[in-house]
Amino acid sequence: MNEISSKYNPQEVENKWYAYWLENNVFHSEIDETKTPYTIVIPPPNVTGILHMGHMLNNTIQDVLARRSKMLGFNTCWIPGTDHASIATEAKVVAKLKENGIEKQDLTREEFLQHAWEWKEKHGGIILEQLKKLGCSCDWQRTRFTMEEALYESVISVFVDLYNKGLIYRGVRMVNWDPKALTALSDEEVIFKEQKSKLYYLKYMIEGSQTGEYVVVATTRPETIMGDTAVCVNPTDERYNHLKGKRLVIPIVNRAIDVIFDEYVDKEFGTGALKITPAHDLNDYNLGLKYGLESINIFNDNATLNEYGLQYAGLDRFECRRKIVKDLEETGLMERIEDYTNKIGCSERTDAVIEPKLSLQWFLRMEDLAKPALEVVMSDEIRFYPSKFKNTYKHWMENVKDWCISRQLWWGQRIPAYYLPNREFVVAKTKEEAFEMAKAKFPDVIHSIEDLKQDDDVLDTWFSSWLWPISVFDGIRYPQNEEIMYYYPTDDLVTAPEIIFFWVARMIMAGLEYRKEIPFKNVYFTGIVRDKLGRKMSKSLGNSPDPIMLIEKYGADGVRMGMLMASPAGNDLPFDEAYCEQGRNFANKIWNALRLVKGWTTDDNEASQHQNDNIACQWIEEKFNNLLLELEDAFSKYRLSEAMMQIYKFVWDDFCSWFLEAVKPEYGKPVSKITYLKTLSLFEKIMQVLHPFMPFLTEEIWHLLRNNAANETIMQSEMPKAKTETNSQLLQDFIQMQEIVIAVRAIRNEKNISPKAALPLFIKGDVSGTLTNQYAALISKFANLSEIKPVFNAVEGSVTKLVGSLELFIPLGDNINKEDEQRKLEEEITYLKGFMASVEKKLSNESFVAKAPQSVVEGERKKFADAKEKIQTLQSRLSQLR
RNA sequence: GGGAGCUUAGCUCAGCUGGUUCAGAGCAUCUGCCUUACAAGCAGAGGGUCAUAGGUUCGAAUCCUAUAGCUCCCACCA
Repeated sequence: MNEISSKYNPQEVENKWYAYWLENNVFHSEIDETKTPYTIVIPPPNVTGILHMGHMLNNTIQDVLARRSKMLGFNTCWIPGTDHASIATEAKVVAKLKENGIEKQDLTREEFLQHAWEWKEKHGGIILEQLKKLGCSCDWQRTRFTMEEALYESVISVFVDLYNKGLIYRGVRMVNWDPKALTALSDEEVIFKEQKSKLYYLKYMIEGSQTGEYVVVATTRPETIMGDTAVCVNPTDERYNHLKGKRLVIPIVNRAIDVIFDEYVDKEFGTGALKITPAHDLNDYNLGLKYGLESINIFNDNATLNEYGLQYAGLDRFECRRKIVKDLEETGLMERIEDYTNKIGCSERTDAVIEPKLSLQWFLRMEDLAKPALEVVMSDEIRFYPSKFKNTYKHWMENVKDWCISRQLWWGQRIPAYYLPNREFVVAKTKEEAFEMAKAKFPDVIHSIEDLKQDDDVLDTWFSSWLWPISVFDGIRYPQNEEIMYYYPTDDLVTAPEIIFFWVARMIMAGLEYRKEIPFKNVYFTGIVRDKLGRKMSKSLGNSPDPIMLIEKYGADGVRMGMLMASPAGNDLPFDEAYCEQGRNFANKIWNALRLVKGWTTDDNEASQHQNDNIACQWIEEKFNNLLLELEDAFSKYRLSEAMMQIYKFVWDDFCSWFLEAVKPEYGKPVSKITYLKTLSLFEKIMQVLHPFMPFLTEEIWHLLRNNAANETIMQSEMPKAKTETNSQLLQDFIQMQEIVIAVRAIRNEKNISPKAALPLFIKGDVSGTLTNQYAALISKFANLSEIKPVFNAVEGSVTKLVGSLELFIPLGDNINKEDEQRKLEEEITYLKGFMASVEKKLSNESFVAKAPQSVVEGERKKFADAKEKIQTLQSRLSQLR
């Protein structure tokens, strides 16, 4: 006993048990037809990423679900892995090369990819090691990576298939161009940020006007005037009637353009005249299409101006803006400048301001894929927790747009389209296949395989992630393989609401398209981890604590508990280290309960159990059974924090404060064997229900309770099951006992009586349930009483308290302040009279009595009678005092 | 601009089909305790017009309507 420290030390325990679990391969799952599978696929973090608080929350939840399901007898398989994250990773590699004086454009694709793989080998998978620190029970033998061969091939074969089905097409579209990463982005990767900018009012001279007439056009982007091909006004705008048939001259550029008339223009905004730059604005592009306007692209890919930029060619777009504004002012062509706040699209990955750009990209037609995917969610075949996200999902799915799946990057799955010298192309899984196809199609054009040139672009990362639940089991390449047949569909998906469209929706589409089956049954949306000020935790704000430091400080169990404590599904988690501290304290509390129990000695000769112990054991078993029922309920609704809190309260209050205190032997005395064994068995069961939340501590205690005799890990033990019948009388009686104890303790506190001084207690009233010997003994023990006796009359010179209909007396003789006692009684009587009056009012209301259910009316009558009785008791007490 | 959601104790949140789970929990606070498992602790206590205003009902934190404030998602307003 002495060798157990009074403080729980997580560090050594955690390392020891994680190593033990790995050695014994307890996280690994294999097909077992006698068991039901329970499958989770991890949302694959970026391969070069490091753990942040969001991961901590997300993976704690998955681990709780995984560990619990295993203990419930399922064949649990939690598949870990990482995502190649093409933009993010490529950006990092480019930056790294730059530091070493190497530019990406100086490298061949092969050379670059070699660097990228080196980077991946060096930094990849750090995050997986961090998950181990958190205690995650992933099946590490099954670790996958979205760029590994099998998954790469799966992606390519899906691309080819969708192309052949006519769902993938190539087209010129206005795309979101990231001029820093030099790639197109999907709409979802663009974040609109509010920005203070300026609205510039430029003068466009009317061509041929003798009087120097001009039209003022408002724009936020004066640097794009070189790309102007029209000015548009609303046809109903009378101010501009005179422009019909006229042409305008672009300032500085001195090129004449048409005036067009379209309802699209808002008369109220600016001057009601809009400059049209089809190559650099989506709306302008659409108007350009409508009116057959020319598109002049004035930017290079990196957003510097090209030869159309005239004297500004070569300048960056923002520098050009400054310069052009200055030039306009100097030439008097700037009418005025106003402050203006608007929203500007920025790249999620590089934060660069997005440039709308016309380009040739690959698209996936979404409409037909979206329909069935919407249905399975609306019909609850796939359930969302919380369900409010069904709305969000529905809205998006009904307005889904085609998905731009090409990215102008090298790190990723390269698009399997092969171009012929005649600008035609074929799509095939391999170059050899492509060659055969091309030869068949264009025998005259193609002679050698070298005549084919593969598309330079790679696929959007999400185009591989959307296959994740299938491809981790190789179900794309081998649709009938045993693994996919056994483990798919997966059970629970735990993810962030931010990627409901990026990922969740698309996985559902892919699942239905390629397995004709949903990819998962439940989706648990975690909240966003925020700091105390309510800001989202992010690297750029630097407001996120380092998770590994937290684990070192509070223990993985403490941090896990801290994360869960304040995060119901879908609610944001306002993180505070205090939660981790609470978690650590809880671990310590349990640790000390263990120290207590391990310190007990038993008397083997003593056959019988004390009355005290007997009742306490029965009671705690009832309470524990209640706990099991509550946990079942909470888990069925995915209310993990509620489940956690229920265990917390059970352990701290019921188990430690009442049960252990009830059976704790006097110092130096043994405990009866029966009680001892029951306590150990209960302790084990508590560790089992707690294990999914606090895996390390519970494993440690599980073994200490058994003196390390068992080889079995707690993770492979069977979760205790609830019985359905409960002994509610016992629970009620115990509560009354507790109330009496609390009342006596309160009196001690009020009167400043040391807990060491034993007191006599007299009880008036019906004590049949409570004052049988067993409860009397318990009350005496808890409240430190010298005697406990029922009486029929009030006891003079006592402090009194009402517990239900029982009246307690503790004689204190001279210690009593009569006035105090009187005042307290009077206050209580006043309160009760008020209460009685309100009940009476209700009862005298005829329609209440007539319309309310009988049981409610009865309840009110009982309240009335009880209050009346109490008042009588108190009043007689009061008159005695006087 | 469109949509969804939220507002209950100092903080974070429960409160399901309106009524004995109805005003709750944890943390924080206050008071007293170094009581032989635990001061990372023990015992006790205080604290809320359930955002506001109407309505429905015998009865509203709960249902309806409006108002205010907050949050998130979607959308191309120069």
